[in-house]
Amino acid sequence: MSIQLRPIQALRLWQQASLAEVREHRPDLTERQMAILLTIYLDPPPHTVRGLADRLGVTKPVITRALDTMGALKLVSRHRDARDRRNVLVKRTVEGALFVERFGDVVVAKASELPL
Amino acid sequence: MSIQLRPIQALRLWQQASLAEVREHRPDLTERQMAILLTIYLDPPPHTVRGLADRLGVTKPVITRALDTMGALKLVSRHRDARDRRNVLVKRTVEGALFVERFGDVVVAKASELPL
DNA sequence: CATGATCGATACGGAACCGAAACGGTTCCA
DNA sequence: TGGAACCGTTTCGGTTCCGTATCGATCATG
Repeated sequence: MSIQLRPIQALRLWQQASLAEVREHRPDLTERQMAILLTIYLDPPPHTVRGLADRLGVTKPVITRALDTMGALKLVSRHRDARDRRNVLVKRTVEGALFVERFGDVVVAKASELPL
Repeated sequence: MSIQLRPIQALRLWQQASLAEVREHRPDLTERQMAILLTIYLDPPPHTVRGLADRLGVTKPVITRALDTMGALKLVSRHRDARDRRNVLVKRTVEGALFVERFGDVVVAKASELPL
């Protein structure tokens, strides 16, 4: 058994969750930024720029720029890898963890309100 | 009964669907743009700039700019209201309908793959 | 008809984004 | 030890985004 969702429910869920975020004036992240943020918080570390670029199928500058913006928002942080100083390790922050957790709760709440 | 989803599942679902979109090089819409697009396709018409601005809790220029971009992508279209020529009616397009339907299918597919 | 209200669009300066190419720093290895 | 390979960042010109304020067009009202 798995999560059963009809297309119209999936779209309604996405709309309601997105609307809630926009109406509460959360940072207007792009789909790419959201994919990066959730990957950092859901996939096991370590996370590097190259690794994230490969995971998303985009170029490295895309990741660098997204990390710039999300770093300014304190959603992620960057640290040089001491073992291989070419690498940058992307890490979670307290603010980022709170953001992600709260977002998950919003989606759950909107899912529970969906008409069958 | 309603759609039951745990926070970790909600986050995984959002990640997997977003990742799939990014990897297939779909337009990198912002959360605001996605909320506008889904509202146009899910909520009953008519849709005006003012109405969408109120629904999202943002200013009118935000809607105008989003419609500019999504119009260039052929996801929505604009038409003057013949009854009240101050209004602009935002309408669906074939391409937009296909985009939304396909996106719904992606979310459904990712939901069905979620671990319980 | 004139005036005020309402509509969506536009101007502004500033910020973030794009893809492609090049860059400096680090590590690997012949 | 000197390339070659790899890393993340920066640069470039160009586009889109922001919020605030204002615009011209249109409609409703007196």
